[in-house]
Amino acid sequence: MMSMNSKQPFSMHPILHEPKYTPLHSSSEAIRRACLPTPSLQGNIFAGFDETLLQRAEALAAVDIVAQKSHPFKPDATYHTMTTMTSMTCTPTSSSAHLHHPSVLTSHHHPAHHQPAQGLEGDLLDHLTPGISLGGMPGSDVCSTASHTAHAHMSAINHMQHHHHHPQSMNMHPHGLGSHASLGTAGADAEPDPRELESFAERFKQRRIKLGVTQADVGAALANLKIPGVGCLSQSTICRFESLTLSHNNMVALKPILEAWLEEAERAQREKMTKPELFNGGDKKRKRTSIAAPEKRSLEAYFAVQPRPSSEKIAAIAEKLDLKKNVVRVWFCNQRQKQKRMKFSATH
DNA sequence: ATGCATGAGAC
DNA sequence: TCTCATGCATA
Repeated sequence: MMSMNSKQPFSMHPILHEPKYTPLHSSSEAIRRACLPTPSLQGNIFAGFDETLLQRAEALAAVDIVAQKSHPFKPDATYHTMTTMTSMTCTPTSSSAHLHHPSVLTSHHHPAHHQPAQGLEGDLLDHLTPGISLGGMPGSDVCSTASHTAHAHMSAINHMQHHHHHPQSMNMHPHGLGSHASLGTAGADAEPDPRELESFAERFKQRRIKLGVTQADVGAALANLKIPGVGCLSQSTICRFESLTLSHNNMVALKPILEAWLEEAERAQREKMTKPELFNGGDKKRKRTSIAAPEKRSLEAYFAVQPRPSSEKIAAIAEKLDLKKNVVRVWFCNQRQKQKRMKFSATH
């Protein structure tokens, strides 16, 4: 059992909630896939296959480029520096610590706009929204990427049973982590109400700020809660939670945890908390690959035509764009995730 | 606040 | 190999 893998400061033991929502995934995936491949249509497109497709997409991308004014900046360097030496902290890499729970994906349908090349322009333009809003709030805290470096990622979130079904709904088993109320209405969590989540996220942020704590601090502090199966989370995740840019399942799973932290934090503050936390400087070096705008546009063009290219197509695309195949593959994965992301506001 | 990446688990 | 939850690095 406890091999020497787990060297976490916190005693987080493997979660108990074993994923067993099986049928869900399979069915949802099956459905999704079933809807996707329009044999006739795609077969047609891919008849000419890669070349036709790629050329088409590229051509569109090119047009797009012309139509677009250049960006003020955009360092396009595709560096890659992987230092696979994540030393201590919270056993990030490979370990029994991870427990992402599968969470049933809430496949909120997504017609998958796999249109033939005709509808491309529209889709493309649609995808072209840079939408970057940097405006940070100087002064307060906001994104302070300082402090803490110790993160253990794992999550074991207990899920909820949000049963808001869609045409192809799938549900999941609430089956919590051991000591968890089961059955339909758990008092603490499990609320299919998206509005509740929304308001909670908002209040959470407000109260967090009021406490003078950064998102990063919250993430790191979660480990102190010593909730079984719950370690720390990153600033990214906290941020995404607050901005509702996580999947519904993820939001629901995280809510009780963050709620617990919030109460604890406010309680601590009330009693004049004075616990100096120790942070250890960390040494990490992962470099992020940066895909240049032109390449990105091409990828978007390809994506519009086929969101799920085969390995071969990915390879072809990678070669044409002079990117590593894996980079392209991951890009598509992330694109799909984004497209699917649950923006409650959008649907509710 | 987000883009690209990793990894576990389902398929 | 894909999805999903997360994270690091960065704009």
